[in-house]
Amino acid sequence: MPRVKTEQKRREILDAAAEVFARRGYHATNVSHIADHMSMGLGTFYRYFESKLDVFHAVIEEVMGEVTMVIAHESATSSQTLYEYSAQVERIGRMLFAAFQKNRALARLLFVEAPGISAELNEKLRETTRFFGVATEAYLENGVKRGFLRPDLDREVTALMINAIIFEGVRQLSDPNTDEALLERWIRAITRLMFEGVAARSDLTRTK
Amino acid sequence: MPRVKTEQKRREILDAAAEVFARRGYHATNVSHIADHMSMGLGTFYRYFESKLDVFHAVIEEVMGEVTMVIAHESATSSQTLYEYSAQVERIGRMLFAAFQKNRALARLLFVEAPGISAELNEKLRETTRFFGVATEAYLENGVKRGFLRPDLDREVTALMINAIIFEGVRQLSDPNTDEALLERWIRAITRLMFEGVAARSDLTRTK
Amino acid sequence: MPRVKTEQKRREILDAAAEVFARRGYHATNVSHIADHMSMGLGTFYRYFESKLDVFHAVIEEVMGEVTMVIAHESATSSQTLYEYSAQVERIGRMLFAAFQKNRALARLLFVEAPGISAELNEKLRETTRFFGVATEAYLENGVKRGFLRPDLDREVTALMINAIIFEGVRQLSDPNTDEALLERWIRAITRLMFEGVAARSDLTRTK
Amino acid sequence: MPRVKTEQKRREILDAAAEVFARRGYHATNVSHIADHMSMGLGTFYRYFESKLDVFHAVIEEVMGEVTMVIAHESATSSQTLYEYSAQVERIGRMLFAAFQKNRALARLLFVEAPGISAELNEKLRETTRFFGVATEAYLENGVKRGFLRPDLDREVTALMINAIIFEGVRQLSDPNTDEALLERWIRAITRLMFEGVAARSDLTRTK
DNA sequence: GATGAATGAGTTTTCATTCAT
DNA sequence: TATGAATGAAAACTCATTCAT
Repeated sequence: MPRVKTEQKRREILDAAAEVFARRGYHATNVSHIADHMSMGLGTFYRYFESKLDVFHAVIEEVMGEVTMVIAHESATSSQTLYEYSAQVERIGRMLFAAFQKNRALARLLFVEAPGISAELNEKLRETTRFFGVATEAYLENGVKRGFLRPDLDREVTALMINAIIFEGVRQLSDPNTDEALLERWIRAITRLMFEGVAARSDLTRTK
Repeated sequence: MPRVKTEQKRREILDAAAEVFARRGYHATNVSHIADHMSMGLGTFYRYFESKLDVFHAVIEEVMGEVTMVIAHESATSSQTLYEYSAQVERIGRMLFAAFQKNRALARLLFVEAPGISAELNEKLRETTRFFGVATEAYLENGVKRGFLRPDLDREVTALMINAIIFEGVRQLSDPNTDEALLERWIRAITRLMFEGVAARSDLTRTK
Repeated sequence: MPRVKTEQKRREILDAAAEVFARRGYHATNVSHIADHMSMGLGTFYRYFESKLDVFHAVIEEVMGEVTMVIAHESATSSQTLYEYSAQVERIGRMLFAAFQKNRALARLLFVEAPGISAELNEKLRETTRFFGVATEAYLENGVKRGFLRPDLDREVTALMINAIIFEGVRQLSDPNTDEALLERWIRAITRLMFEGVAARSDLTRTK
Repeated sequence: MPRVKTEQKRREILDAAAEVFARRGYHATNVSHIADHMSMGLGTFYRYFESKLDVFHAVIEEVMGEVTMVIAHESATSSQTLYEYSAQVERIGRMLFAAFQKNRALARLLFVEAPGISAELNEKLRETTRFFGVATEAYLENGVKRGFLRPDLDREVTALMINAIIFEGVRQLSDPNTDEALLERWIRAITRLMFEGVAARSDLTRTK
C-alpha cells in the first residue's frame, strides 16, 4: 500500500477513535467499538496502531497540537494598546472555541479523560497547560511593560485565571445543547471582566 | 450489630475507599485494594456496599456535599456593599481551599475521575456545578440589585467564569508541590481581577 | 484458607497441569484445558499460578528435582570394585526408570517440550544435564583412581555417553506400549556394554 | 512459470524457512518472518506451501532425508571383521556429524521442536528413529553372524543404545561453543566404549 | 456477621490465512 | 504470478461479585 494511503487509513481510524472515545469515554470504549464504527475487522486496527492506549495518545496529541497552534500563531508583544490587546484576547478566544467546535466532545476527552489514563498523558496535559500559562503570562508582561495593564498585576496567577476562564468557556460551549449566541456572551463577558471587572463604576474607589 | 456500629463501619470503608481511589484512580483500584487497606475480608465490603460503583458514588457525593456546604452556609443577599461582597468572595474561596486541603487528591477524584465513570455521576457533577453557578449568580444578582455591581453584568456567564477561576485555584493548590503563599496570591488576584480588572487605571476609558 | 490447604490445592493443579501438558504438549494446552480437567473455574487457576508459563516451570522443576534426587542419594566414591560399580549403575538406572514410571509422559515433557519453551527453562535443563554429566564423571573418576576402570578413559565424554544411554532407556520405557521385561533387557544391556563392550571375546585384541 | 522455476522458488522458501525455524523455533516463527527473510510478499508464500505446518513438515522431512541418506549409503553386511566394523561405525559417525555441521541448529529443529508440533511429525520422527534402530541392528546382526560380535548380544536394545550415543554426540556438537577436537574425542570414545567397554583389562573377569 | 476461595464474563492482542488488485 | 491489507478466531488473563463455611 502506498505510503500516502497508509497514512490516510491511519487518519481515518484516528478520527473514528476520537469520535468513539469522545462519546463513550476511554474505559468504556473497546477496540472493537472503534473497528465496528468503521465497519472494519478488529485485526485491521492493530495494523495501524499498537494498542488502544497508543491510539488514544495519538488522538490526544492531535487535539493538543491543534489547540497549541492557536496561540502559537499569535504574537504576545504585538499589542500596543489596551484596545489592541482586548481585540487579541477576543480573537484567541474565538479561535479556541472554533478549534473545539469541530468536535465538541474533544474538549471532554482532553480535559476530563486524558489525565486519568496514564501518567505520561497527564504530564503532557500539564505541559500544554503550562505552555498556555506561560504564553498568557507573556501577553500580560507585554501589557504591563507597555503601560496599559496594572503594574502590580500578579502576572503568573492571573494568567492561570484567564486560561481557566477561557477553557471553562470552551467546556461550556462543548455542550451540544448550547446555542451560538452563548459564544458571543462569553466573548463579551470575558473582555468586560478582564478590562472592567464586575463592580459598578461608582463603587470602584470604595473597595480599597 | 447495632445500627450505630454498622454506620461506623460503613464510614470507615468510605474513608478507606476515598483514600485508595484518590491515590490509584477509579479503574486502577480493585475492591480488594480497599479491603486490604483496611485489613478486612473482601466479602465484608459487600455487606456494606452494593458494588464498587456504589462506594465510589458515595465517596463523590460526600465530597460534593462538603463542597456544597461551604456556600450553603453563606447568604447570597447578605452583602450590602461592594466591600462586603469582596470579603464574602474571599471567605468562600478560603473555605473551598480548606475543604480540599484535607485531602488534596479528592479534587482530582471529583473533577477528573468522576465524570468519566458513569453518566449518572457526570450528571451529578453537572448538577453541583450548576448549583454553584446558580449560587454565584444569586450573589451577582444581589449586587446588581443593590447597585454595587454593574447593571449590565451578564450574571449567568460571569458566575460560571468566577466559579471556573475558583475551581482552577483549588486544582492548582491541590498540587502537593505548592506552598501556602500561593493561596494568598490566588485570593488577592481573584478579588483584584473581579473588582478592578487587569487594566491600568488611566487606560480604562480607552477600551470603550 | 489455611496454608496447608492452599498448598494442597496448588499441588493438585500442578499434578493436573503435568498430566495435561504431558498429553497435549505445552502449546496445544490451554489454561482452560487444565481448569476443565479439574472441573474448576478458569479464574481459580490464576489464584494459584501467575501464568501458563509459571505452572509449566513448576512442573518441570518438580520433575527435575525428582530425577536429581536419584543420584544425589548415591555416593560417587563408594564403589571399590568393578563389581560394586556395576551394581551401582544398575541401581541408579532402576531408580531413574522408576522415577519416570509414575508418569511416563513426564520424560517427554522434560526432554522434548521444555527446551523449546523458554530460554530460562532450556538453561535449567542444560544445568540438570550438566549436573548429571559431572556426577557420572565423578563415578568414572573414582573407578580410574581405584584402578577398576581404564586409566586412559575419556571420562568427560564417556560420562555424557552413559547418560545418553540411560536417558534413551528412560525415553523408550516411557512408551506406554512397552512391557516390564524390556526394563531388564535395558539394565542388562547397559552393564554388558559398559563392562564388556560388544565384541566377541576372541576378537578383542584385533581391534588395536 | 516453468516447472523448474517453480521448483527452485519452493526450494528457496524451504531453505529460508529452515533457517528462520532453526533460529526462532516453530511457534515463535511467523510466516511473515519467512517472507521478510526472503524480501518476498507474504501472499507469495501461500502459492508454494499450503500452510506454516506444511513448510515445517517439508523442512523436517528434508533434514530426516539427509540423515537417512547417510546410513542408506552404507551396507550392513559389508564388514567382515571387528576392525572393519569399527571403521564403519567411525565413518557413519563422521558423516552424521557432518550432516548437521552444515546447519547445527537443524539438530535442535529435528530433535527438540519437531516432536512437539504435531502427532504426525512425532510419528515421522519415531519412524526415522526406528529406521535407524533397525539399520544399526542389522549391523550388529551381521557382526554376530560373522562371529566378531558377542553371540548373546541383545541386538535390539544395544542398537538403540548405540544410536542414542551417536545422536547425543550430534546434539553436543551442535552447540556452537564446541570445538573441532571434541569430535575426535567423541569418535574415539564411542569406538572404545563399544569395542572395549570401560573396565580395566585386569578387572574384566571379575564382573561375571 | 466475617471471610476469602471460586467463578466466568469480558477485553486485549496475535497471526495464519484469504483474496482483491 | 506477486502482493500485502484485511480478517476474525482463538487464547491469556483480570477482577467484580457470589456464597459456602
